[in-house]
Amino acid sequence: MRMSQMFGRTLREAPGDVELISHRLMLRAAMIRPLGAGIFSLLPLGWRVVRKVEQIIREEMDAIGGQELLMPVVHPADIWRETGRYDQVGPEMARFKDRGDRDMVLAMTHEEVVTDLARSEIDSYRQLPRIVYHLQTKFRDEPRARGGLIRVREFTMKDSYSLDRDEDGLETAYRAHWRAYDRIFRRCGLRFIVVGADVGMMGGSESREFMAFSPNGEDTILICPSGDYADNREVATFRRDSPVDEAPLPMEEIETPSTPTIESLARFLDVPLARTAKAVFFKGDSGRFIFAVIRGDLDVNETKLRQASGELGLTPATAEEIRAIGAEPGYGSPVGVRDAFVVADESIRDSPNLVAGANRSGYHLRNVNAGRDYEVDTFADIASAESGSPCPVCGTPMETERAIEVGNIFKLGMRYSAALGATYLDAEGENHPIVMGSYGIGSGRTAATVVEQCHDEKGIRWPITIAPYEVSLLWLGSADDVDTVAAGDKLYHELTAAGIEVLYDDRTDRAGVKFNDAELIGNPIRLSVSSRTLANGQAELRPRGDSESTFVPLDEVVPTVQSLIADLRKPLSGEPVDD
RNA sequence: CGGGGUGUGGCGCAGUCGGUAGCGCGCGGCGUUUGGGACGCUGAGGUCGGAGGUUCGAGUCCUCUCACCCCGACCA
Repeated sequence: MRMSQMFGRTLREAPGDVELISHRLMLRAAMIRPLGAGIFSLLPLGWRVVRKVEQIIREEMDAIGGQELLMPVVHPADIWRETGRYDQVGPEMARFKDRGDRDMVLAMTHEEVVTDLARSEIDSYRQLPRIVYHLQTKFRDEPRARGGLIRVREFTMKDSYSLDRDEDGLETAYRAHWRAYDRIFRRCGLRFIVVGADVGMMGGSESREFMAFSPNGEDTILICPSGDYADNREVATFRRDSPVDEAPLPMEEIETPSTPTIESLARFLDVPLARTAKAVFFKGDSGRFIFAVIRGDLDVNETKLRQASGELGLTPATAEEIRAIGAEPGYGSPVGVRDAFVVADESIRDSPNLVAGANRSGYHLRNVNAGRDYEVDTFADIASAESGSPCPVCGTPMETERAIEVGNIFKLGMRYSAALGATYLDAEGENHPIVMGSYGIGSGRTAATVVEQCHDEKGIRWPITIAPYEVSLLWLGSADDVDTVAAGDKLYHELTAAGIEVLYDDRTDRAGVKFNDAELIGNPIRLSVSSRTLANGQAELRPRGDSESTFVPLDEVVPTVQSLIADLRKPLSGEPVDD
């Protein structure tokens, strides 16, 4: 590609309010342009990157027996009504009516459609297992789009679906996807970890997330330094303290003026946080009041609380709602409250004689014991693991890392096949729902995440596997210097003829402009020719990010570049590499 | 949806007390320059996000509204 002909130009400055590095760099490098909030066009350079990511995905999906197909973006609402999600899913699903006044939706995922296909195409166990996938547009009207391609409303996702006879088959497909995803993200040059995660709206029995490390990540993961545990914070557990062995003492009310927080209370009474009980109040989507109780040194994890309470969503309760059940903000405890669903963390069961609120401003209760002084509707693990929490496997203090979720794998089971009647006949002639799995990768997000991990102060440093071009070729000097321009053109043709992808900066700009753009765009190899290099019959070769150049005789440029490309590709083959 | 912020030429910004819009980059032309974002001359380009209001007069003040960005509850 000749840069003089390229559509889209680089920007010296990004819009001032752009925060994320991948957003800035992709904007500046002429890869993406915004159309609306969370809606982007991909310019030719960015589209090449995304297509390469998608090609890697295709190769790895095909390698595990995936068959590519294409399902529609616009769905009749009826198919979503059949699984109940038409009403379950909130405003993040775009809905509209067609000219016949029929309800339609924009696809935010494709479980319904693939299951509909399965029920019409599959009748017999002989037709199982199958894996199908597609790369298709999804629209999710996110409450808040942010960060360029990291979190958008319209995006392309590779989603695949496994169809199996039974749980064993699902396990095999799930493992195959796990391995394929490992290879995909390694080939893209990402540093990532696989963690356990919440199953969320998909509903299923098991889920893993592929998390790429990034300080700008929206997720927090807990990692045991000894390597035997890693989970998303939303589900992470930790080794609990042993139960306190102490006989229950009589409960007594004490005056504790101006102690609305656990810290102020512990300081006032000079007791450890772990000897207090903390109350956290939520209103569930079902309308119930959810009263969470946890030891004062721990924090409530909302995802876990949602699971434990069976609510689809939780919002913090207002002061009026808290008083309505007989509690007092800042001095709350479950003692004497009404019309609330009380969820207590395991730490409460294991800790007798805690200090808890008296539901009266300025007062607390000493020696409060769950079960004796108040009823608990359910005990559960609702505690949030934090940096330093002991690993649930080995007890080593865990570390936290921020990460971006680039892929996930789900065991769906029979939820969709049962709802839509996608069944098969087994060898005995009996009907069974197909056992399904669902697996997703955001291709644009993956590309942007690579930028988050691979950049320097000059610009992007693409791994060669997904760089827009393998080589940036520039001639330096004056356009009047016909020898230099001719040498550039000749190299461009030779490299291209050898099957090498070249972005040729044939513009009449000065050297500084060309160097800066080459570094911004971030192709892994830079080749330049000028009257100086030509005087020795050479071209200058410089891998992106290196501070040293090598000079290569003109007739050796093609083989030299070919071998360098091969070297750069080696660690990105998809096989595990030692760090 | 709650909180915060910003809307002025393609991009980045300035615009004081309300007085009829400016700077840098970029873009066109001419000339000089040519290995780390050149320089001179010259030119094009703006209903100041939109609507309403106050005023002799509004980019500036008021009301409403829209868009975008950032922080929180959701997800590839």
